Amino acid sequence: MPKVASWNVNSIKARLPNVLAWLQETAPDVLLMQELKTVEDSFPRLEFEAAGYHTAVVGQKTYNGVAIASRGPLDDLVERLPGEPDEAQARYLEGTTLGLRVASIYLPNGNPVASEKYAYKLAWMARLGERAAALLAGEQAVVLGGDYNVIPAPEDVYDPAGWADDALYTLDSRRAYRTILNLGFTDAFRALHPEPGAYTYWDYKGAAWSADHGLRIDHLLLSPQAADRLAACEIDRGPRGEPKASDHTPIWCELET
DNA sequence: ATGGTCGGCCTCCGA
Repeated sequence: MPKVASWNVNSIKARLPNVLAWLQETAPDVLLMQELKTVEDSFPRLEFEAAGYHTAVVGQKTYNGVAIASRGPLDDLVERLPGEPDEAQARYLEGTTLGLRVASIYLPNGNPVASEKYAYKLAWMARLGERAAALLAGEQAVVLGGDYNVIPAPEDVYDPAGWADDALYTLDSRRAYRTILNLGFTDAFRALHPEPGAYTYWDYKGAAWSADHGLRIDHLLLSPQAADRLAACEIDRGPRGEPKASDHTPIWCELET
């Protein structure tokens, strides 16, 4: 029963003790990581190997960066999101492991809305949709996990009205996210948990964490072949309350064998 | 309360 997790770690160097502790206690088979904020050569591969994980990394200095850690070998890697030959940003890594096709996704934030960053976000989402459609055609179990920087619906944010004009919650961002779902992907968490107010991110600023002013922006999207096997999906709030926490907390799902 | 917090880093930018 493979357990697949995703976590925006907000610097793998700053977060390594937290990540290793969480791997030890939760023992996921696969961990998709985002916002490494480092180049490949500085990724702590040896520490992950010592913990029993193979790793694949797409790094970038200071910004972005994604990785996959798995109990099994990682094959047929796709580094960076296809469809743009000049793609410089390290936001996408896809591979096959333990009989699953998985991708670690760090979708652009897109703020402010009146900037080219927002246009880039929407274009990137359209490109992700094309990749997602190609993966569906393979009719395999696929998990597209990561920091989507999209609040899917009002029940996924503590103050919907206050976020109306934010790039994480604009109608166009939500529509682009829904377009990917409509291809045939399942939001693993929402499929099992109808209740509002389940969040994966709380701002460092002010009392966001203590007041539970959070957002649900980290998602595990499953192809039909994976969704048919979905046994559990949980957000683990524990790591957000630890010292030196990332502003995101892990989400994981379990797929029946 | 017109702010607040992190991380990386060419002391501000991105989140």
